Amino acid sequence: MSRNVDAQQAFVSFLREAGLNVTRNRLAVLRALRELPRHFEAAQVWMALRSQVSPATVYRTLELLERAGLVRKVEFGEAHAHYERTFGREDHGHLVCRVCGRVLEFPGASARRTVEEAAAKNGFALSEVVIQGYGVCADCRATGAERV
Amino acid sequence: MSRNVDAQQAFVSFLREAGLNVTRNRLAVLRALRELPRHFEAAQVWMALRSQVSPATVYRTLELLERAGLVRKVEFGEAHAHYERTFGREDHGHLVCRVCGRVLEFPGASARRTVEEAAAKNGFALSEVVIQGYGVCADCRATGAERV
DNA sequence: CTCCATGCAAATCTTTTGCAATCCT
DNA sequence: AGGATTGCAAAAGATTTGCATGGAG
Repeated sequence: MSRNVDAQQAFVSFLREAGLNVTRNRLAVLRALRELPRHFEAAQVWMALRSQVSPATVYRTLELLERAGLVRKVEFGEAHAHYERTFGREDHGHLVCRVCGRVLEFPGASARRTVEEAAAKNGFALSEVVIQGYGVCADCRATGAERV
Repeated sequence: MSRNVDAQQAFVSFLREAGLNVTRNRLAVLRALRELPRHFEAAQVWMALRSQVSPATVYRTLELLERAGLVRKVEFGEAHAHYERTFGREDHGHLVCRVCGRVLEFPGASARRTVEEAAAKNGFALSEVVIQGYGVCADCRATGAERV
């Protein structure tokens, strides 16, 4: 709860410093994230806010949240993008099941360190790390489901 | 060179075992990959094969090559997908510059190990690992270029 | 000869954009 | 007031698909 308040404050600060307006719609998008799963798609946001906020605004706001460092876009090998909020979350990687699409998370601290070292060695200013594994989850293996 | 022969043999075996035809076009796509950069987009393939192979066939063949384990689709944060060949390549991660789009590679063995351990712990059958860092490369920092 | 593969063009689907109306500050 | 924001509908792109024709085994 307090984490959400912090997130809102962070967003407001970001907007003010960028000379942008703090609007009802923008805050509504941020608030909607509380009721969505950890990983969500843009469509889920405007379905949750149906008739309050248009799709265009959802996309525009998600981009702002990304720039504010509160949300990050992640690819799960599907045609459309997924997002996850970054506030109140530990550093982690994803295991994406190719059968059911489920996404498991695992602590990402040590893998992240490898990427950081590589970045340092190359003079690369690192701002985001993506660690992802694709395969078949335990449930799907048990069920014997195949492919995707 | 011998690596490319191996790749072709592997592709032929894959096609035969799947009951698919070994066609001129399919082999042409695989051969074209030799002359493309390590990371390429679908459009580069059919530009290289312009008037020999249609875009639709390029996409269909890239998917086969993916299933054959010879090519892998990678996301660099752009609207369209990128691909890289996996044969004759060491395990590696990517550092993607958000300014110029350049992609640096770094050895990925140890980061991969972390993902493998997480997968083992979860009974997850891992088939592919993606390790990616986003930020600004040394050149772009020196030039002082900003954003993207 | 029987499927499989291919090209072409149309269809899909997600995301972006132009523009006029409306909202912040 | 004056720039920023929004919705709507259209545009833009990348990728996929239906279908009739040509190719592989």
